Amino acid sequence: MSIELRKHFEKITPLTDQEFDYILSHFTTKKLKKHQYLIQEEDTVTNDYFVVKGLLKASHIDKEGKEYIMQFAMEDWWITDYQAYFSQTTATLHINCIEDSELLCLSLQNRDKICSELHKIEHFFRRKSNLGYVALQRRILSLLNSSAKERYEQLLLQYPSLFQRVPKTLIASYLGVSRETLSRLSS
Amino acid sequence: MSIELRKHFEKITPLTDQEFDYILSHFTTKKLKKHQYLIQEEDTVTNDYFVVKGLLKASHIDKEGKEYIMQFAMEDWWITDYQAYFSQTTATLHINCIEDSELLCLSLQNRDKICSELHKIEHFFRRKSNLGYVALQRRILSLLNSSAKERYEQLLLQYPSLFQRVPKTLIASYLGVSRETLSRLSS
DNA sequence: CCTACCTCACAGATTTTATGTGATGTAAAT
DNA sequence: ATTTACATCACATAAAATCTGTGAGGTAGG
Repeated sequence: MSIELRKHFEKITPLTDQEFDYILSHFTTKKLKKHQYLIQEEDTVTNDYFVVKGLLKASHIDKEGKEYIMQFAMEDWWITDYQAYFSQTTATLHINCIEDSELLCLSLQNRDKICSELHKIEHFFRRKSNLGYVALQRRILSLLNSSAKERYEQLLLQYPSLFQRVPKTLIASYLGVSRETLSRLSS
Repeated sequence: MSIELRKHFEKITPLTDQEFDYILSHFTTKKLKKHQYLIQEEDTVTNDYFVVKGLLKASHIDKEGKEYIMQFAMEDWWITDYQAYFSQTTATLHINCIEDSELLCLSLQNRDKICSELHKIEHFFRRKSNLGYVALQRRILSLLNSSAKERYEQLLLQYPSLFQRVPKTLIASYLGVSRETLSRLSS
């Protein structure tokens, strides 16, 4: 299980065995089944999660019960309610499993610890944060100035495997369109 | 929603409108969807929950991942991890939803408060606690000296509606048999 | 007025879950 | 040693749930 985490870190920075074992010792593991919730609204959020295997979604549900997908997370992705995680407030997102999943969990305290002790881990997470920031900017821009069809085509190009693993209803919620509209766009 | 709670209390003790409104003011509400959890292992347990609508299960999962059902809770039932609730320790049970559910939540502090202020509520909860104790004794005795078939028949007699709403796999886990055995017993 | 959506409803397809059954093995009771 | 009452594994089928596509009508923005 941990080999995936090592490969993930080493995409950005090489690690000695000793460094990696030390880093890994700051993670715990969690296995969830399909439909299980990882985080529910108003939960205290204590961990960030690296997806070793499986697929999850982070969503916000409005007062009318309508679900908006903020993020999917498959293997090699990270997921949590970041607002709640970094500010140690309660969650506003729900996170649950689309498939059975195996996760590695990192508390904020442990994250700060390994970052402070290992410069290259500080570097790793800064790079990931920058990438994430840029991805969110692109998503906002896409929502602002692309048509629904264009957004669909961009996502299909960028993450074709999502379309095999995620129901189109959820992809529609991620793209900000109804599932009927997505169906019509796909023809 | 609260009319169900009032009816529930009044099965044991009549209440004036004023008394009931006062009692109700000590509850909060919670709505959960199917598969959402109410309590997870190691959670601090702050509330007891009255089920207004829906269906939940309380279970223990052993180290091998095998799930044992401690309790189901449908409308008019109460559910929590009582050990954790009364001793203010962390949960050893998982509680989640078999159906979308609406709950009324009562903290231990509020429970103690309304019991100390209203003798008839003290009476109500004492009666419920006695009933619960006796029910658990019966269950233990049933596990000790009844065959699986007898336990199944007792449950079917006592809660026939469970068999419409709960998968037999879960009922089997409650009865302490495999789902195949339960299937064979049902013939 | 046109376009690009949303919503509602319906129908059918697909997937998932539940269930029943057979075969084999095991442990406890006799 | 034998019998009984289960568990487990595997398989097949049924039932339920979910997914998807489509039509019709409505709405808001351009």
